[in-house]
Amino acid sequence: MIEELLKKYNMKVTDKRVTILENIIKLEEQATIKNILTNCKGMDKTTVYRNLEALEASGLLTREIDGNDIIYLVNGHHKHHLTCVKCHESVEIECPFDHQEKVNGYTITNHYLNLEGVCSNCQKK
Amino acid sequence: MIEELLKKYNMKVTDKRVTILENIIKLEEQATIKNILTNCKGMDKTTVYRNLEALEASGLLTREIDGNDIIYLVNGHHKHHLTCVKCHESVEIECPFDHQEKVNGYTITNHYLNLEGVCSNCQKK
DNA sequence: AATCTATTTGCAACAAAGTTGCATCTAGAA
DNA sequence: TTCTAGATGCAACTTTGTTGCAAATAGATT
Repeated sequence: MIEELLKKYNMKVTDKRVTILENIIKLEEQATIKNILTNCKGMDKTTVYRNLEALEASGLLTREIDGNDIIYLVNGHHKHHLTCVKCHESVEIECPFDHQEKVNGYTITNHYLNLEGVCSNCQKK
Repeated sequence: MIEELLKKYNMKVTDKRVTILENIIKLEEQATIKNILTNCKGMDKTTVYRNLEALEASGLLTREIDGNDIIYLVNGHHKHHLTCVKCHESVEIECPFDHQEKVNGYTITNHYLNLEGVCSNCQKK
């Protein structure tokens, strides 16, 4: 539930914030700024921008390049892909990381990982 | 050499293109659009934008989110960073992967990995 | 090396994206 | 219920990115 999620990240629960998150979740992998703004009709764009920034700073949201766009994802809802550089066939891979980890004094909140390679079919050719 | 690189990706060799790539290489991990534009003084921004797009489409350049910014990299020339989601301070981390690895039948040729977290300073606040 | 043509470039005008300051409002603590 | 740090809207603004078009040029062709 979104209210729980906000509390977990020490964010005040406001109507706008809930709406923004609902839309990001609804949009799934299409949560570009443009789409988020369109879906948050009646809300000032300043509010949207400031909340996306705050939610990202809190660690609740993450930002990722997906093809041509930047998309927002609820933390952890991303996937890892392994893509063939020749035929562009892509498979999802398991996450090899433990989120509780500490590195260089940083408490890890998120990570981006994508692999590229040559798939077995293309190796035969 | 940059001329070779352009030819390898079937791109015409022009002064502007060479300058843009020189700057991206020089800027290393700071090749944001802003920095690229600043370093390509005297060149029209339209030219820069159009070339970045063309070079990315050709596969010569890749785009990656690094902390707060989007950076351009010559294909494969990336490093791994751990960035604070609050203050955006960034440190380089060691590569945890073995390039010779095989995953799901793919021979791995390249990978993108960046971590996010909260740095020790921001944890205190 | 002169010619040709698809591509590239600069310019100017424009449109979209994102920011700032400030007054008002409100979630959640006291 | 009151109080206050943080959230919101608004308007004006800056920055970032796009488009159409004329001029220039890389590199292929003869």
